[in-house]
Amino acid sequence: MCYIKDLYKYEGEEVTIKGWVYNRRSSGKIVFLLIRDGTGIVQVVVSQGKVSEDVFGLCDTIPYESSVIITGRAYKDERAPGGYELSFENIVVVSFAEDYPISLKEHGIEFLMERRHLWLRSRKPLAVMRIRSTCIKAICDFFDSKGFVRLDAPLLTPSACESTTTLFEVPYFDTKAYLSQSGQLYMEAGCMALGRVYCFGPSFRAEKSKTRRHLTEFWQVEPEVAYATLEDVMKLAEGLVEYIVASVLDKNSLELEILERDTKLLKKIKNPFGSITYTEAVNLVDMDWGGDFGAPEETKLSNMFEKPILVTGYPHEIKAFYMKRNPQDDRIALNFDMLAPEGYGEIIGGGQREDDLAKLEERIDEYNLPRKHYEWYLDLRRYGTCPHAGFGLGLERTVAWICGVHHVRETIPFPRTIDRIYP
RNA sequence: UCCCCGGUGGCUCAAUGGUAGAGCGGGUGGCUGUUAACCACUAGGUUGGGGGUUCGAGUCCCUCCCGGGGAGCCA
Repeated sequence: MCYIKDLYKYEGEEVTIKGWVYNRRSSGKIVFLLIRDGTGIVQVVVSQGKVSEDVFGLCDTIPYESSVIITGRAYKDERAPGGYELSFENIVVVSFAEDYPISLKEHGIEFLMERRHLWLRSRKPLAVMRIRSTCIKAICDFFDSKGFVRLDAPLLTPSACESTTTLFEVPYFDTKAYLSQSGQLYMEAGCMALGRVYCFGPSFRAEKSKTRRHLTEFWQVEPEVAYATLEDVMKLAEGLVEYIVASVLDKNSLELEILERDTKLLKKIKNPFGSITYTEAVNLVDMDWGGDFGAPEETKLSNMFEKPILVTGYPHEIKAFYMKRNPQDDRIALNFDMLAPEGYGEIIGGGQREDDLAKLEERIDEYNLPRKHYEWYLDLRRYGTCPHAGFGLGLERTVAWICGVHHVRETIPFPRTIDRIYP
């Protein structure tokens, strides 16, 4: 048993691969079987005369995606896609597939999404999923190397973290619970216990968004650091993104090639990224001070820079209640967003948290939030409060940018959107 | 929720208001090195549902359903 990605180690030897029929071509007395096994695709050459008529006929007609165990001799050949191929010795058909609906030709997105469970087997989704996996590992390695403790937040929560209108409600015995839209408040508790913590998992938002940047279930990583300022976590965010991109460039060159990603642009992603204030950004895109950037403005901003750009100091009205305000200018928050280049837009949002009990109580009232649900959170200001800051990075948006795919739905195995919860 | 676009064989798409077609996929046959192989033949359709205009509707009108793109909101 050998994986296709390791074939080069077995040149001249007889090997057995277990996989599926990806494609097949024949030309009279020779059949080419393309077999995939999850690690790669290899071409198997079956010559008439070397095998029985029955076996030759079987190879010539076996349906796509049938599961097969093939034995053959590995050798190098310039003509083979991938550089190595197998000269056929034996085949065991584990299962004959029915007519496979997904061809190598074009399909519409609806057709593919309806068959996401099968579409995952295709070249492009495979490449994206491998890169997603690399990103996840890079994120964990990065925080681990910095001495962070992974402290996962609950997914069932008693109340809103941010706005109450975007929560999925679920029955919880005799009461109601909500699916978490962010682990941040819990990370604030965590950093007061462990100093530097992060959580990594799914978040849920019942936003009725229909855009290429939105999913109702998405993954985010949320670090939170005690005694950190806005500047500290901005540096942390830059380091994280630089590390993720470098990891993908290092481990996934083949996948980036399959995706036809221009790696020259990714190779430029080095610290420092650079930052501008909200006010400067507003002037750059020619809009009025006070509002949040719409998608067109965000895309415009994101296209102005080769590297991700950090935008700081938004008006506090358009940010969450827990954001600390700038002591020099009460109108603006001590926050930042990181916008990815090439039009991909916001991948990170974060900032310094309000650490003063009285001010936080005031904000909770201002935002009309139910005080009793936040008593535990206010405790963090009663018992040893200190400056602290953190951020959240959206995994799917980051993967979409790195892969150069247009829509975030292609960067998660089974996307959940406003009008799709199947398969 | 709002705006725009679309729904035709299994798939991707054609078709001035006038005989519903092509490529791919399926089937059959051919071809000893194919690269989304190619060539020939062949099967396959209540044009999303309902209503209307018309001698005649895939095409025009109304309505509903479904999908796509975008907005708002956000990671």
